[in-house]
Amino acid sequence: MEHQPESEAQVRPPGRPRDEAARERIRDAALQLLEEVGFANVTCDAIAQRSGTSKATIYRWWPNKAAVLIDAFVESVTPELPLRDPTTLEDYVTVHLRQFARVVAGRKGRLLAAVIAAAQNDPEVEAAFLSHWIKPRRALSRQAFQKLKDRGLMPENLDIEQVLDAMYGPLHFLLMVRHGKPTPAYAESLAALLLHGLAPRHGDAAGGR
Amino acid sequence: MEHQPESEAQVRPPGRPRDEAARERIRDAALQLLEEVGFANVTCDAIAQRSGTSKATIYRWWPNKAAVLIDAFVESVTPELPLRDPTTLEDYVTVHLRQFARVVAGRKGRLLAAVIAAAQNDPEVEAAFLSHWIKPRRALSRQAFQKLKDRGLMPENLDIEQVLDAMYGPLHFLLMVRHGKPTPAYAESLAALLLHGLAPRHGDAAGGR
Amino acid sequence: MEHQPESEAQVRPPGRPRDEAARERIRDAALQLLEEVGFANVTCDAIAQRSGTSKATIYRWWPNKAAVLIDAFVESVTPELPLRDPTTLEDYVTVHLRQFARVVAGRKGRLLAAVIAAAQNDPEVEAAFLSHWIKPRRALSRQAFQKLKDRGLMPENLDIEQVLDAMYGPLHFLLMVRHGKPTPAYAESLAALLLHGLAPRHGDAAGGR
Amino acid sequence: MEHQPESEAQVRPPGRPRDEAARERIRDAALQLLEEVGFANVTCDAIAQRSGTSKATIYRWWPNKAAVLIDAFVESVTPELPLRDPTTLEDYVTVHLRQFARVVAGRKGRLLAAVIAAAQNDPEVEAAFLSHWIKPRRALSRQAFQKLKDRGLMPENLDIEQVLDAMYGPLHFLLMVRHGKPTPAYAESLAALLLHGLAPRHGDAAGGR
DNA sequence: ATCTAATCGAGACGGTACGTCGAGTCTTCCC
DNA sequence: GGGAAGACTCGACGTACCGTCTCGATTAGAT
Repeated sequence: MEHQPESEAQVRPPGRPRDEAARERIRDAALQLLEEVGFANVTCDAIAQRSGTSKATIYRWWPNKAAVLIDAFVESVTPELPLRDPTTLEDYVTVHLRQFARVVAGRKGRLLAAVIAAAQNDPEVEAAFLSHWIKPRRALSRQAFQKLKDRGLMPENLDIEQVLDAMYGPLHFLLMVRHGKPTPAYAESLAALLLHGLAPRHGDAAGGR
Repeated sequence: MEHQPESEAQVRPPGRPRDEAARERIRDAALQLLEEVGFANVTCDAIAQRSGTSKATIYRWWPNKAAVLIDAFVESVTPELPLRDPTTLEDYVTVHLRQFARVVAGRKGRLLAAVIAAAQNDPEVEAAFLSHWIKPRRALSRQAFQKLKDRGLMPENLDIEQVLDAMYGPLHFLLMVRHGKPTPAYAESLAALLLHGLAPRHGDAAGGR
Repeated sequence: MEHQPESEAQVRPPGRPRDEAARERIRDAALQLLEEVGFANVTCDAIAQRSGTSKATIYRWWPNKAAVLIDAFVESVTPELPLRDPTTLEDYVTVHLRQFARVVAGRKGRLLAAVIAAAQNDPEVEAAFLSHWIKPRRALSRQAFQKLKDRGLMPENLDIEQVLDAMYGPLHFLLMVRHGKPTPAYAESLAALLLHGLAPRHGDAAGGR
Repeated sequence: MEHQPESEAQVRPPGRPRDEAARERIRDAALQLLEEVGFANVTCDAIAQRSGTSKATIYRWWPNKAAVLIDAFVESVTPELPLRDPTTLEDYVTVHLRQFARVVAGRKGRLLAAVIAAAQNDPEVEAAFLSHWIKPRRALSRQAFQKLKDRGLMPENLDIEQVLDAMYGPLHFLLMVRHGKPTPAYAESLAALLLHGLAPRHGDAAGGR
């Protein structure tokens, strides 16, 4: 009897396999509609029609409308925010703030705002947004900061969660309230502010740093 | 026909005068329901029933459901955030962050989140929110920071607008995304973070400050 | 103070009154569609559209699709089957069989068949059909036969329920199975058969009566 | 190459042969489910699951859900209604009504009702039902009545077709409308009613026969 | 011993109707 | 004319079933 290579394994389950193309078309349609009519006005019927699928297929793979839109959003925004290995604290903070400011200023920023807004009115959106976007992104960022700590490039006593809030909070504020523009210059000077603090340094003159 | 004294400014229009008590009961009912069942599950029928009024009355005075809650917000949240004269930078930042964290954690925080969410889909809400809430509040805060600068208690080169974002952004982030709790301790340690910055101080050991 | 005529009474309840015209339009649309596409293919959306109303209104007044169609059917067929006061047994049986045969042969007969067919597949249809059509009709017919008994024009020992089955069963059989035509002649000779029975009469020759 | 005896009529086609056991299991499952949940609530998925087959197999051999149940009906109901040679008119009518009442009251009755219902919306079902069930059964019954006429045990002038309607119509009525129970007693008294007629006999008192 | 072809199980798919729910409007009577 | 009551239109929701399809696995006769 021959050797059965069970290594590569993952035997296909019986039955017709899931149509990945349809899955993709649904996400694309959701994303298009999200941009065109806004979160609240996207309907599942419209997604089904636009994607050439059916509501049944949508509801087979996503528990509700919100999940589809969040999924589409995550799939679309993730590649725009690559998480790189940190070299120094200054570099890491500056680069990521600049990156995120670019997203906030653009089309994807409006999507993010729409999703966060929708989360205020719908526990299902909130749950999906937290578990599919916020939590995984923060987990990765946390690891980066932990590496910096491990290398002695960042004070041990800082609460990383709070550092993340201090980094991303101001840009989310700008995103949702729109009282100013998230330019690259804004991102850079925000990074400087966070890195060095508000208070005058020891031995500094009041006006210098 | 008698002389109608038009001196008293606006002549009373004919017909039954508006029932101000009903208006108030509607606002109260909206706030109660918001706490009990959350924004999404507040229905206009429920507000009408709770307030002992009718949907017709609600829609006569507010254009839609969101407007009712926004109105309630504006009427109720303003007095909770007094702006005091600054003594030191540390004190000012710490006190106001604690104050705002308390609001974010409470009922009024949910209202604020709802208003910001509504602003994402409605330019009128956005404009009203900016002009009636954000701008006046920030103007007052700006004056306070300017006083600190004038007294040499704050570095001259800091952009006050950005300082305000750095202060209030993280708490708004927490308010909208709810990935953590805005406790008083959180507010205080956030204040410390902002005041002293992320980067290790000159001559500091990596782990200390 | 004037006399308040409380006699005519039935004070109108508060609120907007039910739109009887819409009710009627719904019934008409249901009836039209029933004829056009058959019981199973009538949809509530179609009824709503055809009648210029909405599904919500339909479901406010009828518990489900079947009830609408039964209601429409009853409203439409009842006037075609007037129940008259009996003069003699022979007359009553003959007249009503002729009358019902005419319905069975016509458009309304197809409706009746569709409703009975639908009742086989749906307990809700069955219940609605029994309570809105069969039971009231049989109650009225029963009264007529009871009058005949009271006047000595019909044997006391006959079970009226069974007499009704014997009268209306054969025509329903013809309606559903369509192995023959319910002509007036058929109705008359059926009446004779029922009145005089199959068995040869005492003293009759086998072939005569 | 060997000689293939084509005498045995149909040559076996290539490929896997039809699984007759599966066919039988599908029919059985359909009958079981019909009893358990009623016609409307039998789903093809349920039949497939219960029978350990798949929907594909069902739809390979039957055009739709109704056809499965009709098929099961034809296979299972025929042997339950033996047609015996008549001795007297009274005996023949009474025995066959009792026999048919038993069928109407039972599981096979529900099947018959379902088939008749399906025939209302499907000319093919109607044709199949008439040619495979109604016509052959009636032909046999007609012969029996003709024998009775030939022996002088039944009036010559009766229309045998109508006699069959009068016999089987009421029980079909009960079968489809279910406003009463087809008990043996019901069958017997129906036979008496048909044999002797409704009208009081010559010289009878009104209340007697 | 393969090769070919049809059947089988499983289950995903497009489609369509269901019955429900909320938003916002309209209609009536009462004050 | 304003207010309570409540019926109305509109349109989306999420569910269920139908009948079709696409897989891999199975089962034979044909080669």
